[in-house]
Amino acid sequence: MHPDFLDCRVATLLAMTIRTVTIYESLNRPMSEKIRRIAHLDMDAFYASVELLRYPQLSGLPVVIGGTRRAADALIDPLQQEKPLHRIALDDFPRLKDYTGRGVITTATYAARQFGVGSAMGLMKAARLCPQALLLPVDFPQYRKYSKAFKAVITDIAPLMEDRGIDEVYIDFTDVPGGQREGGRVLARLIQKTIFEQTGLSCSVGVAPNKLLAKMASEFNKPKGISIVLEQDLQDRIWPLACRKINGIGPKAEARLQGLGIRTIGDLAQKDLDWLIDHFGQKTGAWMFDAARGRDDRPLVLESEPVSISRETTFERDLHAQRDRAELGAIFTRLCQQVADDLQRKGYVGKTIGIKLRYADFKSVTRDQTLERYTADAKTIRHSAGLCLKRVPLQQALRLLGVRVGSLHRAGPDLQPKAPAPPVSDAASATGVAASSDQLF
DNA sequence: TCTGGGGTCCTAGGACCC
DNA sequence: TCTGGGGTCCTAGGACCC
Repeated sequence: MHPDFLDCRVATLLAMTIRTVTIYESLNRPMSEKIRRIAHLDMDAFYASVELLRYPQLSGLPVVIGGTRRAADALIDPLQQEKPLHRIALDDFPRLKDYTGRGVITTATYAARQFGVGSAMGLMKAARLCPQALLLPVDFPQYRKYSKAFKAVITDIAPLMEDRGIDEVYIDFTDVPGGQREGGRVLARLIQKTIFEQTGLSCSVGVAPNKLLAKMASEFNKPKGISIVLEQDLQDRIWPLACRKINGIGPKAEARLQGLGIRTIGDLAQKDLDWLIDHFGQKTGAWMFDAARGRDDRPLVLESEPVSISRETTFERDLHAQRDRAELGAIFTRLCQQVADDLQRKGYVGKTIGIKLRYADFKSVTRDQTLERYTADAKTIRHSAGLCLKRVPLQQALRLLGVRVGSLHRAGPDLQPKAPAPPVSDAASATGVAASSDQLF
């Protein structure tokens, strides 16, 4: 008998034994010994993958998805002329070099990334780096459809899911059958496989004792990866990572940390609590201290209500408050109408009306105003937003205008005017009428 | 040829009330 | 009259995330 063959048999036997022991242990582990297992699932190149299902002929090519609706509409034309989508010839797809406008890249395929283009880069800049790249407009309704589909697959298997946006979720594996086996790998594999069967899309999963670590773990093996992180993996697998890998540490915090000589999570873990609080404040300092040690006891948020609803738009060219008054006014009214429509469609009313504008130099300001009554009415929003606009300097040219409604409340048949203890303002008492009628009813 | 759009949460100061 | 909390709401800006 060939020795390699023997090795192979021994190895198989050993693997089977280990597996049997693992299964035996998980079957016989009492409920109280269950370990908290939280998964983070992240779709692989979500938008691009959805587009490739539609246009398989683009597979392997440099493709960029992005641009503003307006500018992209002009380019989508060639895509509508023909027969089945998968038969559209490559020459009929719009090219990045033909784009003019202020859009940014939302997603780029790996082939496109080779040229140095990537998310958030301006399309005009990207066009210089990779003019031949194909450009597809962003199609949110389509992505939302796929988003719903993959989330439905998950909740069918594991009901405790936290929605983290269009392509990400957290899942509580702790009490789901298979959720404890191999640290969660068995369940992760089942979910991955079922999502692929049902949608044709792939995803990566990280399973860990909490959300913080699960989020980092899901990035370890992209694409189509599964990573299992246990408490004891902290020093080997988490500490070598850059602090920026912690969800919540962005570019600013990273720069400050680097200024203090802290690059990795391990560096961060060397600092004591008082030092971190001195430098970053009570709350952030204490949070960083825990995060560096892999501690995170946040529960999954299974349902939530929106806090605000807004619409904003960047103009194709900068506009002046006086010179482009008519155009700005029309855009402003349209934004208010859109926000009102969104509120009504989703069944909310709001009390705080706000505007946002961004000047040509990219500096932004906001103004808001809280009304005495909840509203979802376009005219009311337009009036209040108009008052906000008057409180803002308008000498400089504008590049963006936005309208926001906050302090939301679910719209019901009779809770509409549920203003909390309408304050009797000086103006109201001076006129007398408003105050007395409020008291009468 | 710079730099989208839709969100959440935190901070910090001031008003106002107890 | 002076002094001092705490709590809540409102507003503006900013960091961060998807």
